[in-house]
Amino acid sequence: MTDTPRRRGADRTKAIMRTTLELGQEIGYANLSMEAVAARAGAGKHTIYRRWSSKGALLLDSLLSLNEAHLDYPDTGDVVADVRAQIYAAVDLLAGPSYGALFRALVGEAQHDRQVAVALNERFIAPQADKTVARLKAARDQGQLSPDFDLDLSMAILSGPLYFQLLITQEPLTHEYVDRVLAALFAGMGPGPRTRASRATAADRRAARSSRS
Amino acid sequence: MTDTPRRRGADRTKAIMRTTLELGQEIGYANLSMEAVAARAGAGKHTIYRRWSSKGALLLDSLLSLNEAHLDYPDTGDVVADVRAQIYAAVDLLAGPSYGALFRALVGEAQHDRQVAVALNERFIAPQADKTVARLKAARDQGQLSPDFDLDLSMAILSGPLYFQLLITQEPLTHEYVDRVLAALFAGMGPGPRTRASRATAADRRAARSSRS
DNA sequence: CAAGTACGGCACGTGCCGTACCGATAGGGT
DNA sequence: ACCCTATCGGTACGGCACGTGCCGTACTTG
Repeated sequence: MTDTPRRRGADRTKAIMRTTLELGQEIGYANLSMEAVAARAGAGKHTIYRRWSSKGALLLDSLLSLNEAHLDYPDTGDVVADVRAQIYAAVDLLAGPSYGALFRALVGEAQHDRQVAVALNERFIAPQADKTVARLKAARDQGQLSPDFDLDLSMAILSGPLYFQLLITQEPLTHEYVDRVLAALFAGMGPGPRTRASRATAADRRAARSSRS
Repeated sequence: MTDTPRRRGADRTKAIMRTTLELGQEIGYANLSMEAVAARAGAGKHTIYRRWSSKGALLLDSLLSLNEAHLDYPDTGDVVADVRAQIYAAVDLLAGPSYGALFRALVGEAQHDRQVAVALNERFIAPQADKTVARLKAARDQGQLSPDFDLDLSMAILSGPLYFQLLITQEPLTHEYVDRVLAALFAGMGPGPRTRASRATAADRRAARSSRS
């Protein structure tokens, strides 16, 4: 049967992905070679190429294997708190000191390799976007969000500034930065006056700014 | 004199950069080799390496040589119109069909090569951010922007969603998409009611959505 | 005209790619 | 308990592009 068609295979798969993350952290993705992964993992190159068609595909699988928790949204009834909590978790996992550089390298690889780009979207970005839309839709129905807000843009607007910080300026992606972005987005750029809720949000932001200086 | 210290040199520099863009468009940056650029340009490899230390540095200079217009902001008095016009120009230049793929490759290279990342920020991102902050600051002083808006975040919040679309989902970056993002950002995510101006913005967005279906 | 220099072309050694072949071995089917 | 087959680690291979060094040439400068 095909129940356990390759018990050896599953072991080797995990070992190779683990080695990829280890070695990638040590020497960086740019210096990472398939031969080095094979040597460190005690595997033949053919064993790797049988599973992954490219270095990018290997990195994608290796990084997504960390995502077992699936970064789900909580639902405490407070949409701002829930969004913030989910983004904290995502930022800590993929922009933290351990895997941040490798995740950046993965996005970089997606600019050269269309297969990686498609797989990254289908297996990570799209599911995250779906969860974001679902949580925000519930909030909008409860009056916690502007009824005019375009939910289709929510992933781009919420995550875009964070990816900008991660990929372009490449400065640290702290919780404090996430807080400032969320405050600005919920308040909006347009001139006031806003409702009580948004003025409170702006006040929070000012407090956060003064506390960091 | 050093007026024209190396007329040969300047000619070769421009020819090599032009060849880089041409060949990069034809076969893609990933398949682009220094040897191919040298052969097409009729140059020796040494001539290229004397000017640029890596393929990424060569691409950076080649792409930024297109940016002679410097993508300055207009100032018509209407901040939304001015921001929109500037973003249109930037999107048309760097996310259009001719150079979009190469610009994506440049950002991808910045994930592997720290020198490219630093140079990209210093020579392109930071100047753009400065111009954005200056234009928005004037608008805020004129009451066209929320007095609480955090100007330091303006580049990330305005450009982040666009870079997300360009680098992550890799879907077309149309003017219509820019319009929707701007409308959402100026209106804000938080619950209403907003002032007359922001309600009009939201109405514009709804009209744009219905017209594209 | 002489000195200096950037140039194109070529060759070289290195590193990694992706494939092919090898003998060894572990599991499943009977 | 046995063989059979697929996968395994290891090694060798051709190919490609890298980055450097050298050579003879042509142009600029003074």
